[in-house]
Amino acid sequence: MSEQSWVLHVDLDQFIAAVEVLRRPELAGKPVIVGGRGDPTERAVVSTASYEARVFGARSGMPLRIAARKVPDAVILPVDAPTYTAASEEVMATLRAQPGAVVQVLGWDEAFVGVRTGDPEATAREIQAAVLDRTALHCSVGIGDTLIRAKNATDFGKPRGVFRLTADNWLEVMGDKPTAALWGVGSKVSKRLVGLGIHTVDELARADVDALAAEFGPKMGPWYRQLGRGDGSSVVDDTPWVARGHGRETTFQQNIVDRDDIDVAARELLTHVLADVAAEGRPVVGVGLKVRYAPFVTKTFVHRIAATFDRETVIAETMRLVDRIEPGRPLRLLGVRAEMEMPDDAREGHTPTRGGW
DNA sequence: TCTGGGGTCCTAGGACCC
DNA sequence: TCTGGGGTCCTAGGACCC
Repeated sequence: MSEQSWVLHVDLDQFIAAVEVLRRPELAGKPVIVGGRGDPTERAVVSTASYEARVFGARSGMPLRIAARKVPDAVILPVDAPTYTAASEEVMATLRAQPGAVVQVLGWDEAFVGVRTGDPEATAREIQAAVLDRTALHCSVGIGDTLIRAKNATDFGKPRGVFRLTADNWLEVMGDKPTAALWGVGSKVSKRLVGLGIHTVDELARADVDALAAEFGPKMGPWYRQLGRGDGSSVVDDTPWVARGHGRETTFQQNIVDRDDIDVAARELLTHVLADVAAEGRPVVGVGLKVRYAPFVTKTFVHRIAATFDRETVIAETMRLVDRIEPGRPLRLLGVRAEMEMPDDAREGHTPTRGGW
């Protein structure tokens, strides 16, 4: 077999639950749900449910309260981000140690790995073995000739497997799936596609690009058709990620109304945001505020400011946005955000795919 | 059932300038 | 008096991902 470039998408199996089981082996084989502060009476959602918990219908993103009701004898644990970050770094270091591998991290539990090989399945198995050996965690690997195909391939490999998707078998495997199976097509867009008579990946791949552009705009319209075809970049980019900004938000366990309570919450969130921003060493060029009025109405305010390192300026500009919150209207959520100046050489463009990479 | 918290990017519309 | 066309910047809102 001749060597060629391949994209591998490495995705840890039930990552958060698996990490929890590693430090508490007695949980192995039990239905484990990780979410919020581990208290199912609180407003929180499920971060990860173990396969044993998924049998009962628990899913990530589901309200913790509902998941707890569905899963008898569930072990419910609080989210412990530092532990998952440490485990993730072990995994990513393992990937980077593979000969010739270019690694693009997508999140705690997944990454693209670019390799040149004549046998991508063998490389995938080597990666799985290396990750298991070093971290005791299992992963699935999607193989593709583009980023999109590799990413979609992983679903067919789970758990602990390997699956290859290329231009040759893309439509055969994906063609009959609903468009929401695609990475970057969610429930809203898939419904709008149905409005255009497009239900499946195959129909999207053959759709009229002008009709898509008219519905979704000049970038997103053509982009969705490209997704339907699985086409696109095959370049794995290991340029370090540069955050555009940092934010903190909190959902109150009980809605708040009092202006003093709002001020206190905003300033508390700001201290964390300012700490994150200070660690970056870049000036703040914008501030933002997000509020959710009860029951579930979200508003955002943003404001560009002249580049500054001054904490008091950022606080004052943010508090000006707080003044725009409607007095007397119960607040369910408050969030604060700071945008930073971007270096000229920051990674940009990628693809219109949303979400941190 | 009732919806967290961290992000990114696109689109539309208004303001403003020439 | 009623009015163009192009460009840029800013803000709000929406959608999606992990």
